[in-house]
Amino acid sequence: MIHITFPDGSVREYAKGITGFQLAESISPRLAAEVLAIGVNGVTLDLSRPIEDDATIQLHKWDDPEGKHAYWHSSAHLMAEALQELYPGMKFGIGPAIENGFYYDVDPGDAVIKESDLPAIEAKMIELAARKEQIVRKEISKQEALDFFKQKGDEYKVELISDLTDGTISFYSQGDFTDLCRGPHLQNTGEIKAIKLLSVAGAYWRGDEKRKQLTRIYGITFPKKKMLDEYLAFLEEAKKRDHRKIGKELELFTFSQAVGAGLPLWLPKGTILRNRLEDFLKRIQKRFGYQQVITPHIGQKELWVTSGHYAKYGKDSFQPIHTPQEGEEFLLKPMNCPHHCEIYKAFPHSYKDLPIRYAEFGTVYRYEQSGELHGLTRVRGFTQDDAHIFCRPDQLKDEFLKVMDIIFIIFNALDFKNFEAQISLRDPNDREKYIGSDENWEKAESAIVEACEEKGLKANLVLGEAAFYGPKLDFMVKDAIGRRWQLGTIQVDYNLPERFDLEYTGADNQKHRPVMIHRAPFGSMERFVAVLIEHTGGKFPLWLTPEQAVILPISEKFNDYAHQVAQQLDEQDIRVSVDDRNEKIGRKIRDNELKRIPYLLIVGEKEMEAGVVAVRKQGEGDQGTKTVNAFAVDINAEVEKMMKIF
RNA sequence: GCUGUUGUAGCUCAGCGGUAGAGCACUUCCUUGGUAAGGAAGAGGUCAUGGGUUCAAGUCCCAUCAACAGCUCCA
Repeated sequence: MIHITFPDGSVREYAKGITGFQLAESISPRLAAEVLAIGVNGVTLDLSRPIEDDATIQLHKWDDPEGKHAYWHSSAHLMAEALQELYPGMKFGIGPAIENGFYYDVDPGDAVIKESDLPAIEAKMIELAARKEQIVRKEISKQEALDFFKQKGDEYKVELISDLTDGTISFYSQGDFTDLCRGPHLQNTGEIKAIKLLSVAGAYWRGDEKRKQLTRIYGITFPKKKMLDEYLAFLEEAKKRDHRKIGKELELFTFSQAVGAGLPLWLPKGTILRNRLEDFLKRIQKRFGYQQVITPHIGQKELWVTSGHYAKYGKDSFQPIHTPQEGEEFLLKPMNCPHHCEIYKAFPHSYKDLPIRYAEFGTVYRYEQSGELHGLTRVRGFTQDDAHIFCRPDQLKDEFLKVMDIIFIIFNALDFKNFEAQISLRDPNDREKYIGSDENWEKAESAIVEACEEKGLKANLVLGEAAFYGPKLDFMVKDAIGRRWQLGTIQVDYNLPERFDLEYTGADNQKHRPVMIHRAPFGSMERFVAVLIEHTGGKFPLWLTPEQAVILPISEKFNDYAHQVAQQLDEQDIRVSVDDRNEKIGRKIRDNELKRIPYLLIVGEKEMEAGVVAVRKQGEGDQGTKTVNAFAVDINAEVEKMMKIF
């Protein structure tokens, strides 16, 4: 007999070799019907795996990530089985479960899989699932595994197996399909009920640009048709919050083919929004001891040769600008750091002057490859809310913590609760990619790790994601459909101060090297506004929104009064306009609600006589009347309340 | 840059070999209406660009540009 401990702490005795499924059955048939995988001592396994020793277990259903994972992983195998039948000789790469669904990377040889082929693959999957095939696990030696896939002619699997250690290899089979796989899987493909293949795309084998591009098919499945319908409806809803759509609807920004791809044009309303954000950050930065500076959009090529950026990115950047005078070369600035370093160098500095914090909303230009452009989130010309902090080594951690505070203030103010923090370090296996000494890198990396610990910030450590001159702490926020975008970033840099020969005079009257922090709490104005749009669905907070109120006269007779009210509000810094179109009030309300204007002020005969406005709050309906002055005071108080949170 | 998809009126889209369409927006007129779409008339398009096939090309083919979903990249 063995002892099984359940999540509630209770312990039961079972026969040695009992399976997860039998365990579930022993509790209730309903549980057995719903359970998808089992966690045994923290390792997720198939329900059909026998348990031989005492263990702590957890039964995973659909609502657990482990349950979904097994379900979607088996769905990937089901899709592969369908593909094998439809495209004989197809070779398979990898086919994992992902956050929402699964994919499989396949090499269809000379055949081409197009989006229009997906329904046929779906139909085949449904046909196969109806056969309710058992999914069988088999542990296998490395040699047997190699022989199987060599014989099948699947070089991708052969390559994968070659990298595995003997004794840890398992196959999963259902019907005529066998795959190299660690599992865990469902017991039976019949559990897969609702299937939707979503898209087809190219994906490089093992993520390597130099290797063959396979065909990646994305799909998602659910135990119930209704759940699939709900998911597809969710995707439709998310599309409505797409910043590119809302940006157009609310007249925030646009692009022009004539101007060029990836070069956003900010419209008047978008400019108000952006200026409000800039003012907000400037106000915070002032409190934190930053000084605003302004630098030109170009600089001599030498500047980036010194920084190391030219060697690293020169070939893939906008190429140098040549002047009529031969031999002069300028670059559009792809970052602001060299300019700020030159500002630092304009004066000698004492240790007493540090830290020095130069901030600039600096517009930079980077040649992103065409396929990488994406709305406002990935563009070729953008404005960083940049700053460079020059400090003494002993000030580094404190300065780093203060920057984190600024980022938290901003995320708080805009209600970005679900951000993720990522510490990006060097790739220890590829030191060639980076400049600077090991000693400096180690100091910089540990400064970031320590700062996060001090703040109690849980951050993912990712190797190989550092900038070439230093490690960084990035803050990622998801868009409407769950794509992660890097917003705030803080980078520690010992290298540029050396390359630019930056100095300060210490208390010992000797020259010392300052440390530099690069930081951008928004990341860029473009990307930040994009993510903000998707988070708010275009319903911006009152202090930010381009139009705070609109006045709606009941009929043209009250247009004069409406404009009078508008002027009065304008004098009190309310951003207001008048909808004096020849339309009925119902129409004006509808149109302005759709423009997500927070307050609609309706004025007719009653209001004009009493010198008031009828206030209607967006989404909440009629709020009764107020005097014009009272309305202005209330709005400004609401805005001020927000601005005081820091 | 790579794979797949898509470019028709300001916007959303229909038309898929035979003289360019709808709804919304826009203009003018009627209406002056009290909390989410009042009515009528009108104007607006080298069908992304450049080639080709055809008696005839938004419609078929090729190239280029741009956008979309991924991949790769992201100082």
